[in-house]
Amino acid sequence: MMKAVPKRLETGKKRPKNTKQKILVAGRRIFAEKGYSHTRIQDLLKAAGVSPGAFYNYFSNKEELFLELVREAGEALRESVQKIRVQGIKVGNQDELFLVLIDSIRYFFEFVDQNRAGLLILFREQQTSNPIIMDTLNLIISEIHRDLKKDIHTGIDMGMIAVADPGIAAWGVLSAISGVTLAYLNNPKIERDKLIQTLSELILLGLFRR
Amino acid sequence: MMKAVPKRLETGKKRPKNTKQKILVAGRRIFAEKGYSHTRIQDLLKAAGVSPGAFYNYFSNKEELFLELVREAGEALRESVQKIRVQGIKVGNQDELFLVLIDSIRYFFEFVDQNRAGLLILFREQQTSNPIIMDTLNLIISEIHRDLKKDIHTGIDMGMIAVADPGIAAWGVLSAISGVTLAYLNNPKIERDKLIQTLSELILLGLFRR
Amino acid sequence: MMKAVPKRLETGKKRPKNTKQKILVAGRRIFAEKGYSHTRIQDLLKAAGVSPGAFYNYFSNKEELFLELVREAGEALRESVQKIRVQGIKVGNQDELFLVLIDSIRYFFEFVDQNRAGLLILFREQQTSNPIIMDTLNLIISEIHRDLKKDIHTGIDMGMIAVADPGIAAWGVLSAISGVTLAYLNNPKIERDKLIQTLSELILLGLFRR
Amino acid sequence: MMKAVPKRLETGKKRPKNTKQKILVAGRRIFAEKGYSHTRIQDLLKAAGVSPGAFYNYFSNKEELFLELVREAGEALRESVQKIRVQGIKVGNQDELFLVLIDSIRYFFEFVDQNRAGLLILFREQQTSNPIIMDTLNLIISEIHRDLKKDIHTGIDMGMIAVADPGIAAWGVLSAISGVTLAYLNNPKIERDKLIQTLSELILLGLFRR
DNA sequence: AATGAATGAGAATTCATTCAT
DNA sequence: TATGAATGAATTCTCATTCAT
Repeated sequence: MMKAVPKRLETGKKRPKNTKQKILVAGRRIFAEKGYSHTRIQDLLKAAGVSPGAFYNYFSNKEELFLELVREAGEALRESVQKIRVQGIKVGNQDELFLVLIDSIRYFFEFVDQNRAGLLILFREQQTSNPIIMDTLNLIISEIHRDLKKDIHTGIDMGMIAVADPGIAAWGVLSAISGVTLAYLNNPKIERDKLIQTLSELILLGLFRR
Repeated sequence: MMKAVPKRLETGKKRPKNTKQKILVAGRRIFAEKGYSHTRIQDLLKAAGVSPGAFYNYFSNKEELFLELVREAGEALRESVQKIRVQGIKVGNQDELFLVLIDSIRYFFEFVDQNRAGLLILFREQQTSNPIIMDTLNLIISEIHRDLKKDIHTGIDMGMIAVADPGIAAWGVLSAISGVTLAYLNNPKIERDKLIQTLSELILLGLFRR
Repeated sequence: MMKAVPKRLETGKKRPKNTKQKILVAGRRIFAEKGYSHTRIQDLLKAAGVSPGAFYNYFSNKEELFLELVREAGEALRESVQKIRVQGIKVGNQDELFLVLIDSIRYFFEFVDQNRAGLLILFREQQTSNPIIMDTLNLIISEIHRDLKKDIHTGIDMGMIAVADPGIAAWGVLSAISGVTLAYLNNPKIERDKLIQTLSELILLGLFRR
Repeated sequence: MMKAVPKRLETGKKRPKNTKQKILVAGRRIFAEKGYSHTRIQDLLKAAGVSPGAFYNYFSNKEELFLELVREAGEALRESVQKIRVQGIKVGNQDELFLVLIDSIRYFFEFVDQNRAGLLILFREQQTSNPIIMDTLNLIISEIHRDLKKDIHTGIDMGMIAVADPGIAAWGVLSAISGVTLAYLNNPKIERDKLIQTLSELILLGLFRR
């Protein structure tokens, strides 16, 4: 049975370039909007203006594209977090640490603004059922968690920080940051400066007034 | 003359249970395990020992069952949080508040242990794309958020709490709690007492040692 | 994303029974006509008057249906060949053997007439590239070949048969029979009695006149 | 003054070979390995080191390439068979015919060894559903069959051969030869001399010892 | 003539939902 | 009410073929 000759209804249309880029750009946007499992390949193709065949030239399936975006976003996130740590590590007392944390969070939210789609992809899929995606996400998150836990340990050794369990505290801090970030991403009207101030105080001082 | 042996020897066997209950019980478990979109109705029906036809006597579709479970879990969560608030509202100074908070969180984690499946359903779908589910979840979360925000305001008025933005602080606290809860649900080896202690300190005192 | 409610354009249509039988019957016919790889599931569905879902209730894919038909046809073939052997084994001299062979071949072609579709399925796929199908077919063929080789050995021991290599001779005889059978299946005008006579003579006496 | 070094140092390198030849060579190999429908043009092009565009300069589609290879193989086969006939036709008695047949079959299997790929292409597709391919194959086979039938008639007229139906006998002989050839192609360990001896005896003398 | 990215019809399979019994 | 076989729209992915360069 011969395959029918593809009909080229829109002959003359320009052959587009940078197909892979187009797919990645569209993927970031659509996955951020709809999440992994609600995104149909067709949606991606339409958004990227690309044919199924072209898509499968670059990615062997939806998961592969998604993982590429997850890794990319995860790497960016971790890099951004690393830069913050590098600054944080040098301080000598609580007052300085406070100022540095505020600066770091400010810096972080600049990054958030630059990477809305990527971060939404990361945050949306925290509870997906696809084990490969889960593994990739867990790797990213657990690296960040490990770093933060180490920092908390350092803070304890330096006499600046006191917590019952640094691992749990690290989860709490990370969750607070990511939760607030998600709220911010979903509601861009939130005032950034207040957010930064509040988050820093919350993390370092808690709710209590002294 | 012997009395006839009663025919229904299997009387002890569980009666044909309420079909709807069977569906709800199975639904809680399976949705918590796999999430909404990875749960196939067939699996659920198999787990419930119920036929498709019977299912559609009680729920007009998959979404409806899910929403019922979400609402149920959300209500339970909110109730549980309410009870904590009722206790918290009475305290007069920070020391008492601290003790009450520890108690409340302990209480909350008892609830968590009793409602693993329901809470996993809530947490898993935080970023689903189904608008109805999203709305339902958002309603639940935003009510809890609103309550917490109000409490923070009260704390501020009483001179016990100081934060730049109560709304953002409420998000931070909620996120920290739900993030740590999720970590706890996914890793039951986490020591509950340390978790409660750490979380309370983090929320009220932050990371800084005084 | 909810699945759309299937539209039942032909409501009122009778719900058909014996779906598996219908699929098997249609499969035999279509596979015999078109061969495995040119048969599209859709063709099968249409021929069987069955929906995709119903098909996948009984077979997990096209290959599974095909293998069931292959095994069925192979078993029937081998049984038929076995019956012929049982008769052939008892004869004491060449004249008797000749008569028995004619009888057996006659019997075989009655079987052929009863199992046209099944045999076409077997013969068509002798060179497929699907390894599972290949294995199944090879098993069937090699069992028949082994039996025939054994019979030739017996004939040699009894002093009735003389060949340089029983294995190769068995291939030659089998190929002659199956080739002529295929020609017969594709061209039912061939006169059966002449066919039986010619084939028997060819196998036992060769072309030479004595 | 030095003579300028000629620029094309790589002249020894094989010249940009005739693209069509490359395609034909690769096609023979790949089609023989995988059969028509399991051969993807891409694989073939890769094997040939040729681009899709170049391919379609020489063949208007996959089928056309295949048919060219089928015809080529068919022609070679028929030629080879013709040569055998030319020799066979001259003999005067059965003993001579026997020797000539052995020689011819030996010659044929030398041809088989030289044309494995082509013959596999022919034999693999004996039952394809593509009507054009079928027609081409049938034409080749039926010409050979016709020739053989004619020869059998001649043998009958000369009093050397006796069969009930020359057409059927020709099918039987052809099938035996092609079946054994296929077995030989798929299992090169088969001893050629025994094969030739066995096949010749089978065809001329049948299984019976005299 | 050659290149190779792009095209898109087509094929297999899934699963929420229906409905005759 | 319950059953479960049947339905069919929807989805992913393939690969022969095209065409701008």
